[in-house]
Amino acid sequence: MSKPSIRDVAREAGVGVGTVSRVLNHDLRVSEATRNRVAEVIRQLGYTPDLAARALRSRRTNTLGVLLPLFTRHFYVEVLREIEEAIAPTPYSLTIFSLERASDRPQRIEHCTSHGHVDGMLVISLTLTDREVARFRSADMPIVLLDSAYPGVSGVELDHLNSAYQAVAHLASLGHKRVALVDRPQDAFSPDRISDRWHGYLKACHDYGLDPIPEYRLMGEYSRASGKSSAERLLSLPQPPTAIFTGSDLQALGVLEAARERGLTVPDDLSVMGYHDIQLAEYVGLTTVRLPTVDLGRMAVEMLTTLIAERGSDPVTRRVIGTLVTRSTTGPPPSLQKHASAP
Amino acid sequence: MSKPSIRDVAREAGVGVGTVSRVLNHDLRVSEATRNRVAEVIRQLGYTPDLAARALRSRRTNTLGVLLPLFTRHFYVEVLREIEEAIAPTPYSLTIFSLERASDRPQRIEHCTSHGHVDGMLVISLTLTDREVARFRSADMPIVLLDSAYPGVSGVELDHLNSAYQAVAHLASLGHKRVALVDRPQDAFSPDRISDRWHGYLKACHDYGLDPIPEYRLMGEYSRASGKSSAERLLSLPQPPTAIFTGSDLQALGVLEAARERGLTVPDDLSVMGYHDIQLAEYVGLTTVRLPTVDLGRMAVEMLTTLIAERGSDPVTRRVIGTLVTRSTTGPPPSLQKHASAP
DNA sequence: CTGTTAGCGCATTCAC
DNA sequence: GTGAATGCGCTAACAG
Repeated sequence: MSKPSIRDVAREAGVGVGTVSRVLNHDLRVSEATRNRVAEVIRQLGYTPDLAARALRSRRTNTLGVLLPLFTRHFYVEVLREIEEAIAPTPYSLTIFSLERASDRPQRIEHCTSHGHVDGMLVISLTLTDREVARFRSADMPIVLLDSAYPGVSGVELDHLNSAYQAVAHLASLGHKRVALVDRPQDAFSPDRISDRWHGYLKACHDYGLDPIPEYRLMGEYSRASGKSSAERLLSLPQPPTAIFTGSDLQALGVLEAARERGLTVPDDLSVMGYHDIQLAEYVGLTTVRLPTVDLGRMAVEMLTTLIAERGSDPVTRRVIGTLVTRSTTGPPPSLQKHASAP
Repeated sequence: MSKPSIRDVAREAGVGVGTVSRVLNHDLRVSEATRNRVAEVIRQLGYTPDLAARALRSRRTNTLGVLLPLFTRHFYVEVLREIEEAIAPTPYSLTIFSLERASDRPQRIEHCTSHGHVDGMLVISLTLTDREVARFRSADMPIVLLDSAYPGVSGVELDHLNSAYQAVAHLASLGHKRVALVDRPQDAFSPDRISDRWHGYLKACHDYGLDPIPEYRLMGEYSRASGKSSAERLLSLPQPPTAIFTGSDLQALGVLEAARERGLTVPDDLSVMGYHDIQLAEYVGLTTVRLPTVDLGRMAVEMLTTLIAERGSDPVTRRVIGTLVTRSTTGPPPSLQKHASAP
């Protein structure tokens, strides 16, 4: 026999389909007796409501989407994990839309906004265009931004400026005067992170009286290899930096590698700081800035579910900031170490 | 105005809904002229087909599911990444069902097999019960197993026995006689991985003439902390092992930590091997067994999509094996090093 | 080639 | 409290 429908259940239980539907949806206006009878038949037949039909009728899929660039990046995976965890206790499922190539971004957006897929979308680290926001709006799909912002749209922002500021401030307070910044170039997905970190760097330089030397600012992708080659360039400078702050832990690992190969001791000869605090960072003992993925995930899911429940509600914006995690790759610059070791 | 339906498009274009549907589904039996006209109207109205309605009618959701235990584990995340990559070029979306607690396993299985969710399911590292397989069957949902097996069900198996064998064989050929095995205890999700590795260990011991000493077999969860404490126990033995092979890279990292704290040099005083080859392993220079997540993901997605396309097709089972990745944490045991260094 | 029609399985009126 | 009827938006079968 084929998959039983609500009608089969109704017939078998000697009731109308409406009643079965009410039992299914925990409608209280059903007598105890019939409720039990129906439930029993449901169990016996192994009946499961057809989600597609239900979605068509009720206009809700009980699925949340998450749209993210580059599934490949560590940080996104960790955010994803938090989201999954936050969703677990809810009745929602999670559907993933990954944007690997910038070229198919329009199609993917179109696709994921098609009605009947998800009830709402978590958008991670994507700077949305007006057109895209309009698209979500016309699809009547609530969205919550993670690590980005758009006027009038709910989201959890990451304060990259002040997070980066903390990093540079930490290095400056240790006594460093020559601090380099290695980040990635802007890409189509999220152009403003980079400039935020840059401004945080500048602000800290200003506050602590450091000279932001142009040669100390390098760009490369978020990878160990790229971090390594950037570090090699920096360390070959006539006046090499005494500390290197990178926009990602991965790059910082590359910097550590370069230092090791040059026979430099970290942090005595060179201080190194990463960004994100991916799991690797702890293992390596990397001083870094921890981005609160847990808060990001939890808050965003909560915001999205209430947004779905209360359609009209006003957009809310929350803001979270990274925290300094001091481990063993930062210390005072060589010039100050004699003083430091004399109590 | 509300979201346009296929009827609006039909009216606007002066055709019947059937024609619009044909254009949408790339049915060739439509004249060039009408096709263009309809396409134009679709564009103008910003029409998007309602996926829920389509799913209800066509009985296909164009979504694949992946069911996995413990999203938290590195290895699963990496497999997930490969799956996402393999799915990207297909018209399928990906929905994730994570099984964090064994207790809600029945509900989750019931939930994810409800019709209208996904067209098929990738089941990772779960040893399914008869009941569960029956459930998938009665839901008429094709499944492909990754890293597990069930008679008559398609899947990509991981040959843990021979993978572990390679690890121990590697250590034995280096000259080690005292090789310990640290794995995790069996859990409800996938009881047989552990015994497979154990048998691979035993087989290698037998082939290479090692004594499988009971004290050399320890269990703990897949974490650095657990690996560390296991190593401490082993190294405190009157006759400590000269090599430790762990069932996960994470545990191996813990072993390295323990060794470091004891002032042991790796690999001179102690050889360490991991399992899985997660990204961390490469960074640390850990010798390990690489499990082919790429193949696992690609094969499984391919198998599932063909299974969906050709319903009746016979179950296929493929088998992949780990490969030895020799890095810098393994070497000859202390007793042989004098000979080794003399050419 | 194209228009019309009949449900897919369910939630939701509206009567009773 | 409960049953019967209506249609969500779409595809597929049929008629032209």
